[in-house]
Amino acid sequence: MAAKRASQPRKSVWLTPRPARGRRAAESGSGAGNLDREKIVATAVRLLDAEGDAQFSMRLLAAELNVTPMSVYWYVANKDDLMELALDAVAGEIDLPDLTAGRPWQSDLRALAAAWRRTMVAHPWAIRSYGEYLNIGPQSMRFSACAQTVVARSPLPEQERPAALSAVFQYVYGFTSMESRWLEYGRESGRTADEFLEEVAGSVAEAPGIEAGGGMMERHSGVSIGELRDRDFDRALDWLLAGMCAGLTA
Amino acid sequence: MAAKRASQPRKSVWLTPRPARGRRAAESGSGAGNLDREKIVATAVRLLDAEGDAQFSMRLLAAELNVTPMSVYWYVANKDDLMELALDAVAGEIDLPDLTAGRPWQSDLRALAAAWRRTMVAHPWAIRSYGEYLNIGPQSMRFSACAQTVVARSPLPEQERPAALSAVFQYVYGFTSMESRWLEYGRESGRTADEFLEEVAGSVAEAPGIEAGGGMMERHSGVSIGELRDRDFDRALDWLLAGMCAGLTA
DNA sequence: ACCTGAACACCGTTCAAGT
DNA sequence: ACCTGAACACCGTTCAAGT
Repeated sequence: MAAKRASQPRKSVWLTPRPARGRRAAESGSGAGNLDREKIVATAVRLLDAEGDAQFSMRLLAAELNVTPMSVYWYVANKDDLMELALDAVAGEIDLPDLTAGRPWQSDLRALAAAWRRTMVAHPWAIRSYGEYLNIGPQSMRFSACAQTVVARSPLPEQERPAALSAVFQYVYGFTSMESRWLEYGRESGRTADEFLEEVAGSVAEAPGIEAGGGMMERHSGVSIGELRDRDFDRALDWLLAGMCAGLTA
Repeated sequence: MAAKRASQPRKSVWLTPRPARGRRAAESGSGAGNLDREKIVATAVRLLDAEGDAQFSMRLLAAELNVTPMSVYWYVANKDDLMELALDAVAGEIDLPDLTAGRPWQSDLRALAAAWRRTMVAHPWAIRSYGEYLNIGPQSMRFSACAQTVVARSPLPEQERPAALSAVFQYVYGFTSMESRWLEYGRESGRTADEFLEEVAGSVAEAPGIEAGGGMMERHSGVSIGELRDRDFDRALDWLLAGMCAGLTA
């Protein structure tokens, strides 16, 4: 996607909200065959999950909905808008931690990071879209608001908090991008992710330096790649949080 | 790109090296009009920089080279291969620090991160491709080897080093993805990146939480957005490095 | 108000053919 | 050995027209 050149560049759905049409049919509670934006977005998410974003198209979506391709355009202005809507929909699936449970802010932040990662890995196309769009839909904002509440409870001085949030979530974004790409490679190649990793590592072993795939291909001694990944994920968060707190006492 | 579904899934150029054809013309030193893989890749990089990856196509490339679209396919198997070659070419532009200068390993690691970021921001399409492909070409490996040499000099225990490298570079990847996307938004919208950020921040300010764009839109008091970004980038690396080293004494 | 059909301006890539 | 031309199977999206 990524907005072909146009005289007027595209603006996010959230910045120029299109009327969510098709409400009449939805509200009148008529037959299941009717379209509305919600149904379109839900179907898009399902197809994106099943087919991947490379395979997904407006035409495929329309076929799945048993309508002509152009019918969809009554409800969404274009494919980019639809992708933003789909992305916000999956952002709504992220489990937010219960902030009233009285856990330490670090635990809540970790829970948030883990929940984000889980959701993105469940929808591999979503992490790519996340890098493409503005992510300011209601569900994304719900997540951001929660994250901000969490750091607001930390002892970090107020002017440090945005940087702390960026650091954590930019890391999580980077980690998750790599992770879901490796999982996709595994799926595409028909082998397991572990086997694919072995193969690449093998083809590359003669070179002086490795680290391909963000250094995920070393030290498997009994423990599975998945566990190693989880461990690395937690470890980096340990380091970041330790670094932030170390700054406080200095 | 991202490999349309095929019976045999695509393999990286680097895993199944295609013969770099067209060497005859290149070696015989004949006229400038002749094609070879090097010239094709260089032109692709130039076009990707100038037009963006959304605008770039095999047909556009062929036109720029004054040949028929299909001529290019004599030298590269497909567009994905070409993108991998282009990506490795820009990886060759990354300035590696001089490791014989006797600087502390943290400085070298920071220099490496900064050089990577600089190159990726200079070629905004490259960061997207980086997330898409395997990045195991010779120039990528040169970079990885250097990074591994740097951490090998750190006091980190050997089994921690891959995780440390991943943590740093996954963060840098995440940061740089967001950064170049914001810069693109600015360019696309015709305004400066700062103005665009203001606009989005404005449209979003009524919501309870902000942090859109990775929390880059707060606290500008005199200092430019660019400086703030640089500061946040360094800050997160401070935290990561501090966290790693803190673990050593414990 | 909602949906269709035909068309436009693109893609990447195939295949058989030219020189 | 290298390059072309025509064609295939797609895209997203326009526009005017139907109900």
